[in-house]
Formats: sequence, structure tokens, C-alpha cells
Amino acid sequence: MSSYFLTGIYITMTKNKDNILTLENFFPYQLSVSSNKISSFFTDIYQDKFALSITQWRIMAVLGEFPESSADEVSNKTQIEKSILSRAINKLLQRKLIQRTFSAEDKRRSILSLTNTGHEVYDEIVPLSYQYEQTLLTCFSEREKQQFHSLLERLYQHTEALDDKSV
Amino acid sequence: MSSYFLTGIYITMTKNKDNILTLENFFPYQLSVSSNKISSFFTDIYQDKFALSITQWRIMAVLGEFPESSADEVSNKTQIEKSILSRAINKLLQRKLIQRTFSAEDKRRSILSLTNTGHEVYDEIVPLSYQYEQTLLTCFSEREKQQFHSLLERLYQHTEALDDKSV
DNA sequence: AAAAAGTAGTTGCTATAACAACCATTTTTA
DNA sequence: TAAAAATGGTTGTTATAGCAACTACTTTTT
Repeated sequence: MSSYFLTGIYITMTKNKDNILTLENFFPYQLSVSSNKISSFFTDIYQDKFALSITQWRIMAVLGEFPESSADEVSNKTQIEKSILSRAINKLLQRKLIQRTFSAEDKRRSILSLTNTGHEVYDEIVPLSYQYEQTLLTCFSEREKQQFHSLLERLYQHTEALDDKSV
Repeated sequence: MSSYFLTGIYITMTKNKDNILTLENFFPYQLSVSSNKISSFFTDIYQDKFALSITQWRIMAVLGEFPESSADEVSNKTQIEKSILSRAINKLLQRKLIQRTFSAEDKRRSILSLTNTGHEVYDEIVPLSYQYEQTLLTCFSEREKQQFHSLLERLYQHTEALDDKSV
């Protein structure tokens, strides 16, 4: 960390020497650690209270918002890879939290929805999730929440664009 | 999504009804998806060019910055769980990218450093990482970069505190 | 209308994450 | 100073992520 003396105070350069990487200031690292920590926070809640993995909950969340979605649509909305999705769907079917039929027009296409039980669980989880989200965001003002949200959104779009180029 | 007509334009409320969760606007979800995408972006680079996992690279990064660290110190700095760390360290030892001795004062404590080869690899990866970090950030103006950095830093600190409370 | 290409979903396999149990050593405490 | 607790690190086990190969069906091409 280079710093120099100027008009009575030390000015510390945030940018490090090029030949050393300061992990804790490297933004992809910070993002990853923060995100993992928050994810495991929610994982614990969903797991302890409802015996659901984050993946399973996300599927239910999509079906709560968009009933009658196919597995493929859920995959596009959640970025969950289709094999992971397939297995998670099977578990939710076994527990009768969701139900499945197949489309008459296209026999490959599944039609997924929450069951009544699934809806009950969903209705319990939703307010709880919002509540914990707010708890997490206490470190931001309303304005900062908006800002962070919009910056994150942009970054996400940008990374998607990068993907397309490299594939 | 509730919206109402006012002075000739539709005003759409960003906050949804409390009984439905809009996944794509749920902050922990956005964070997780963005973070995973960026992580896999770097995973691909480290994997393709150096046959290193992110975990392995992070260990090397810490040892580049703090030579002679113990496994435990690396674990504290990187948030990598000790069993994962132990196995990753073994792989790095096998590839002779790092070397290990044990402390004379405390025979349990390992002393880890990059080997010469490890340093060569490190010196190649560091500028590359900075370069890709910049590429990712091209979607932001200078001002936005500052904002993003400071918000993320705050969140990062905040999530650290989260751990302490729950444990 | 048959062959080829594409799509929706499943299954098999490998690597890694996460947790707990464990060993060896050191520190605490009674 | 012996027993108990704590610490640094390893190993075993289970669950999940991610990729590729596969089946079944549909669409496109020729």
C-alpha cells in the first residue's frame, strides 16, 4: 500500500502496486465473499425452517410469480442449470410442494405449479424473506439501496454480454 | 406489479405486493447471480490458463501478499473452510507451486510460501486479474466505480459482522 | 416425407463444498 | 502437574454443482 505525505496528512493510494494483488480490495473477491455469506445466511433459514435448499426455494419463488412455467422457463429465469433443476424439481414433486403435467401441444414441455401445500409454504417464506432482506440492507440508506441495486443490475447485464462473446 | 395513471404517464411501483416475491428484484438473489457469473468468469480464466481453481489461486494470492502464513491464517483471510483449504494446499504442494515447513515453536502450525515457480505463476496472474477486473468495470463511469466500490466495501464489512452474531 | 438439426428434460460422472469426527500438539485450569 | 479445553490441521462422508451424453419429441431442411 503506497502512501505519501502531503500538506500534513497521509494520502493513501487505494490502488496497489501492480505486482501484488490485495485480495480484500479486489472487487470480484469482495463480491464473492459477501454473496456467499449472504447466501449461506438464507440457506440456513430455508433449511432450518422449511427443509428447502436455496435452489428449491428459487424454483418455488418463480412458480409463485409465474404459475404454469416449464422447467426450461424456470431455468432461464433463475440461471439454474437444467440438470440441477431436474433433480430439484423431483424432490419438490416427492414432497408434493409442486405438481407437474406435460403440455398437449409439445409433449416434452413440462407445466409446473405450486400445490396447495406449496402455496402455504410459499406464503410463509415470502414475508420472512423480505424481512431478512431488509435486515441485511440496514447498512444502506434508501438511496444507496437503489444505487447498489442499479449498479449490480448493470454489472450483471455486462457480464452476460461478456459471456456471449466468449462462447 | 401495481401501477397507476398520473399526469399522462404510468408510474410503476418498484416495490411489489408483500405476498409475492419477485426474484429478479430480490437483492440477495441478484447479488448471488451476479457474483456467480463473475466468479465463473475468473474460474474459466484461471483454469484454462493455469489449471488453478479459484480456491487455489486465492491461497496463492494470500501467500504472495503475506509469505510465511499458516493454513489457519490463510483460512481467516480468505474465508476458505479449513478442510477445503487442506486439500487445496496439498494440490499446490504436489504441483510445487507452494512449499511448507512447520513451526519449531508450535509443531502444529504450518508455514507456507510460494516457491520460485509459484512466484512466476503469481507474477503472471496478478496483472491479468487487474486487467480483467478493469474489463468488467468498463460498464461503469469513474464516479460509478467509486460508488460501487464503496457500497460493496460497506456490504462486505456488514456481512462480516453478520457471522459474529449468528455464531 | 425422410434426414438432419434443434429442443426439453433426464441420467451418469467428476469435482468441490460443507460438516463432523478425528489426531497431535499446546494452553488453560484446578 | 495431571486433566480438560482449545487449537491447527487432516480425513471421511454426504450433498450439490456442472458438464456431457443420452432419450424423446419437434422443427427445419432438402
